[in-house]
Amino acid sequence: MLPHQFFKLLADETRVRCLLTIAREEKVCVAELTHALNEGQPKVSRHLALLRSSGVIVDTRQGQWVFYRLSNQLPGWMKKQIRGLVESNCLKEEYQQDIKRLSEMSRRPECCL
Amino acid sequence: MLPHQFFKLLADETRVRCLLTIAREEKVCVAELTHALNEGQPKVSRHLALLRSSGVIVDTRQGQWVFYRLSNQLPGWMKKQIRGLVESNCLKEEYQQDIKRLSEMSRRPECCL
DNA sequence: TTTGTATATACGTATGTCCATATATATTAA
DNA sequence: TTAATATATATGGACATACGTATATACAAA
Repeated sequence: MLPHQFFKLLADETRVRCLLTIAREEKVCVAELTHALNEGQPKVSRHLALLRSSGVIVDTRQGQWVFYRLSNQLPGWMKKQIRGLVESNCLKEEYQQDIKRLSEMSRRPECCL
Repeated sequence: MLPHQFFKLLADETRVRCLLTIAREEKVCVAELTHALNEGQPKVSRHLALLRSSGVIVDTRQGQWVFYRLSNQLPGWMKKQIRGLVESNCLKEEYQQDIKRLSEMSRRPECCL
């Protein structure tokens, strides 16, 4: 994947927040994401589908839930960009709420894979 | 600027190539860019205008030429992303031609600022 | 079965993006 | 002044994207 194609994936706020949450949590299901981002399910699902069809994330169904995680086949430069984004403190304010909402979510589904 | 807004700027191949060239060369004028990228002048100019109006690059007119360079007011995370991109070897093949064409350009305007 | 929950997709619409061509502006040279 | 060069912008059309709502699919429990 060329850089601009990767950046196009990150050119949408919902996708950035999805990716940041997935990268931080290692493994999250759609319900957790919609709760963390406080967005509608179809919206989240649609953006996940884009990230998935580009090979950046992969999905694993486990019973009723579908868990997403980063692909472990990502090229180095892409991992680096994602890591940089997660670590950067430009997000200190911006997406703290996502983390907070997720941590406060009750009965989070557990992934036993 | 929020991450997804920055990534939107990088979601176009022409803009990525402009930014990479500018970051590498420190200072380049439009004629050099159109030559390096082998693209039409209005096209390059339009994309530069986008990068400029977002504050990522700044322009300096010097006589007949307008030189562009990275803004020196960029937040750390943004500089880090750009640096990562320039250094990454995902570009080994892809945009070598841009560098080659620029180095082979005859009578490159010089910036004495 | 039926019901409920989780997730994905389809549809129509509104908005945005990119391009090529043409033209406008700015500067220099004659 | 006029002509030439460098750069910027305007226009209109083709195409892409994102959204909300509705619906489809997949699984689990009863």
